[in-house]
Amino acid sequence: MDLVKAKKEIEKAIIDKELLSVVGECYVEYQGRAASKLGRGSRMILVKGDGSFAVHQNKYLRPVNYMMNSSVYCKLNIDCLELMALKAKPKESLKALFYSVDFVKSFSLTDQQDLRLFGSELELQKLLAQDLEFIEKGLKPLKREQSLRKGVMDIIAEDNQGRVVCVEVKRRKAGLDCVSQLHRYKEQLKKLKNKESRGILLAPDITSHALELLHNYGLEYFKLDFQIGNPSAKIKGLEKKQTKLF
Amino acid sequence: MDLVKAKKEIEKAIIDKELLSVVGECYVEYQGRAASKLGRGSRMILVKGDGSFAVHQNKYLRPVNYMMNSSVYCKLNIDCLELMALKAKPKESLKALFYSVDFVKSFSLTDQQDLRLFGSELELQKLLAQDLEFIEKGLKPLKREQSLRKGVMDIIAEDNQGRVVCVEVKRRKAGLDCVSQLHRYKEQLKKLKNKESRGILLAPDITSHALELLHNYGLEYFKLDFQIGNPSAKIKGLEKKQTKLF
DNA sequence: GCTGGGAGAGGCTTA
DNA sequence: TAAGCCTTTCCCAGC
Repeated sequence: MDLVKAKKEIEKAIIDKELLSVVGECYVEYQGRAASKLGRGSRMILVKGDGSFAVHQNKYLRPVNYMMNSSVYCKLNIDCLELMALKAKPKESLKALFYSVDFVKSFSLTDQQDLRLFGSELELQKLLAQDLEFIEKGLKPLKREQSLRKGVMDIIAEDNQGRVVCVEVKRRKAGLDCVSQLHRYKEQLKKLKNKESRGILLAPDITSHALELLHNYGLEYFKLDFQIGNPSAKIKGLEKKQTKLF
Repeated sequence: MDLVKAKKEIEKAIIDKELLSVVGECYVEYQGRAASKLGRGSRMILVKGDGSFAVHQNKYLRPVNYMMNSSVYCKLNIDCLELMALKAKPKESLKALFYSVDFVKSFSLTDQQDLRLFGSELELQKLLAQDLEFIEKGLKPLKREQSLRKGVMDIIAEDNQGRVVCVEVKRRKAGLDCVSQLHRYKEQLKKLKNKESRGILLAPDITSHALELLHNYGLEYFKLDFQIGNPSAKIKGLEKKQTKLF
């Protein structure tokens, strides 16, 4: 395909912010937070209306090279067509040099729809906050998703001895990071309210190291058995697996 | 475009393991680790030779729906063409129902090349490990990427007073999570070696809250200003921004 | 080869 | 804009 003609089609697509697909033999170079080179080969480049730029090989879900929120330019060199994505902060550039173009086409994709995802963590939180007695008798929710100086807590509650309790909900197996997160929350809460606090982690599972760390921090873990339903998650049961250290 | 003809082209592409691009009005449904629905709209679906299946809207880098390593099937229904990706373990299904197909094309992308990446975190580590004196006089590397019971530390070193030091390198702005991570490492090291330990965070930047937490934990932060060179990364300078508490 | 586990990057959301 | 954090993740190490 003629490179001059390809350039025209590409530029029109960029101006109209259409989905652009370019297939051909190209060499790709990236400079920015890292640097990379991709030798010549046949690939598809997808450019989207919001400036997403992706180089796709015929394998893997993810593009081999990419840039988001970029400004895209097209330039004709002596022996190749240069398709380039630039970003200012941080300074990054992704250049594709096409030595031959097999295919260019742009699509006007009218699509108002957003994905509706079910069984998310937010849904779980809402369900749980409705009835914390599930976890422990006398546990009363104070505020859901209370915003503190650092981070956002899932649920804040009060137990029947008047202690303040932060509850962190995870929909997947909890790792070390989750325990550290809960620990930070608990410490904040302790300072803020100036009294003893507890931290409860609710998750379908936990890694062994995470459980050990949780012990050391004096936190509590409850196994939360839920089912991903449609349109809303359903909490199946709660199992007290490990209580506070001593 | 005729749905029957589209089906033929799609099936040929799947058998030949070519890169397949289908554009049209479709409804998408996912069931698996989570569940989602995407109402009717105009999108591009990319199917790759390795079974990667991606639904792209004209925005964002990542597909709105996807599945990797799937088996792809195509079926003609009464009013639509069904393009489906299935996986057995874990059991997942992604269905796209095309009510109209604007475009179908498959590409035979011959591409032997792999990406050559420079300036990765590993290279940074190697450079740093070669010369830790950069950070502080008398700092000697012991082991790089020492595998501990929990997590992997970037660099372990010894300072001129014989204290063991763990150095954590980050390529982007460090947040609360990085500080918690380093704190865990430091505590492990302390237990393991049974002596005083230090923790040093090297990153191009740090959030204010993270810096505060770092203080509380008695950790140290150094601003690392690195330049991505080619073919190897070069450390431009190191700025002692904040030292240990006191 | 499978799986457990840690680390990380894109994109969302709130302040 | 900045910061935190969630995820249909990804990769490595160990079995």
